[in-house]
Amino acid sequence: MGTGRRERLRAATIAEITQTARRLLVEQGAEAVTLRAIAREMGMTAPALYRYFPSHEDLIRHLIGDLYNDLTDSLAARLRSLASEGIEARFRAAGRWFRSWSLDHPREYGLMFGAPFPQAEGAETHDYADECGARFGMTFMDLFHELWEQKPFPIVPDECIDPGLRAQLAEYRDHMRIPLPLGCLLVYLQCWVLLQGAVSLEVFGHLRFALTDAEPLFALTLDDIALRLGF
Amino acid sequence: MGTGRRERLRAATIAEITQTARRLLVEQGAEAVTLRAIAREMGMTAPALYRYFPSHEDLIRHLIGDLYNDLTDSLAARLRSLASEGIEARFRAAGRWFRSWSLDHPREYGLMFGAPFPQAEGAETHDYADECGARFGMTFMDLFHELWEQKPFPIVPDECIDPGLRAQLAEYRDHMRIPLPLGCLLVYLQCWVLLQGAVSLEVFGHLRFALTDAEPLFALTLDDIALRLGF
DNA sequence: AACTTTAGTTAAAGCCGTTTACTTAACGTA
DNA sequence: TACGTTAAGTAAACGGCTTTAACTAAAGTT
Repeated sequence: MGTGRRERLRAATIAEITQTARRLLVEQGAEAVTLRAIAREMGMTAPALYRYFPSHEDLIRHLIGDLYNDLTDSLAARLRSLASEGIEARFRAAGRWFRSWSLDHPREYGLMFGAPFPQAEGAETHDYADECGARFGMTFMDLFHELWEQKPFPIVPDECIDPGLRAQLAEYRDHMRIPLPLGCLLVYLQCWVLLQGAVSLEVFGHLRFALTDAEPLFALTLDDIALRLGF
Repeated sequence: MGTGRRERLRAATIAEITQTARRLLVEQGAEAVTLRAIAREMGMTAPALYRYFPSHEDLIRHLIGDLYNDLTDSLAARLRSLASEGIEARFRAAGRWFRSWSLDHPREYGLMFGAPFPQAEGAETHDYADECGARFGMTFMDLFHELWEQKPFPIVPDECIDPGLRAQLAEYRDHMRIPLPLGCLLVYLQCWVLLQGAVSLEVFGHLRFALTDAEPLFALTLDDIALRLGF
């Protein structure tokens, strides 16, 4: 049907596709992010998207990667805007910012930090989303690094760490080339579990059985983290 | 096709349906739990299931409720088997047991504690799954209650709790008829966030960027909880 | 025996991911 | 400039999904 013949001036781009997917995600939820819906929004047909992604799942994984990048860039920008503040203030701000972003983007958060897509168990496939996720983690790690150099917090010596855990931490440190003591990485992980655990429960509504507004509880969580960091 | 006409000896039951759904969940993952698959497994056709549930989502919610009940009953049984132990030992055992159950049942866990189904935001509908979830929470609360009576742990007085949080805790206490001080409920929530946050991150694979076996880290989380409870 | 209820059926509409085969514009090059 | 190739789409179809509607046979009731 050559009636409204398509202007072949410009092809679609991967960025346009993921942006459209994200808009659908935000406006209508995860199950609305279908190939047909994305294509419809872009004035195309679903099979055309196979020129850009080998499957629906790959597209979603790429979207997750983009979401991580957005998160990383937003955090970096926020931290730059606070460059004049002390490291402790910036650290607390980063925690509060992560919670705010998550509550403001619940559907994005669900896709990134909810149960993984096909419950990928032993899937060793390190894909784009994993890379971007690692980059996001590193942004937090950099903040940690700076904190450690400016105001070292109490850590346990390597010998006091459970051997199994110690080996894993050493592996992680070497793999990521992080020039920090193992006890420092351990505190990093503990803080991250505290922070993301609290945020996940709140965003996913698993605190609503008791609280309608978990902000004051989160403030206490931040205090916990601060305590551990010797603030 | 009335050839193999259905023996109308016995009708299906809701329990059989959710059991079949659970088997599919465990064996093939959440997206395999379709009405057609459930019906197929039971030797029926999909529309027949509408005699028992108004929609696929309601069936899933009912399944989630059953999973909560299973969790609750398992925990109660485990606690009974430890009745001779001291309260502190039972408390730690309960935490370890929750992690073990979750790691042994990752797909069930994902359904119960992952991102909610349609990102139900202001949905005030208190359904079967919510009820069963509350019952599960109460089992942990009972343990907490016992601990408080046998070995009271340090809490902050009501006046020192953030007013907004205090009001919510009071509402929760009155609604659930929990005869404990607000500071006690606060510690309960903090411990629950610590526990479930750590387990969620591990089950969903969000610690794999650093650890392949998070058990030693979880042991430290339990130590944190124990510290807060004055063990 | 006649009627109602129960517990299923089939058929169909409208989604979905994915594959296949086809079209056509644009590009490189002899 | 003509021709082969590639890029980027289309349409049609398959099988699977939820859900609705109309129908039917068995079981229970009066």
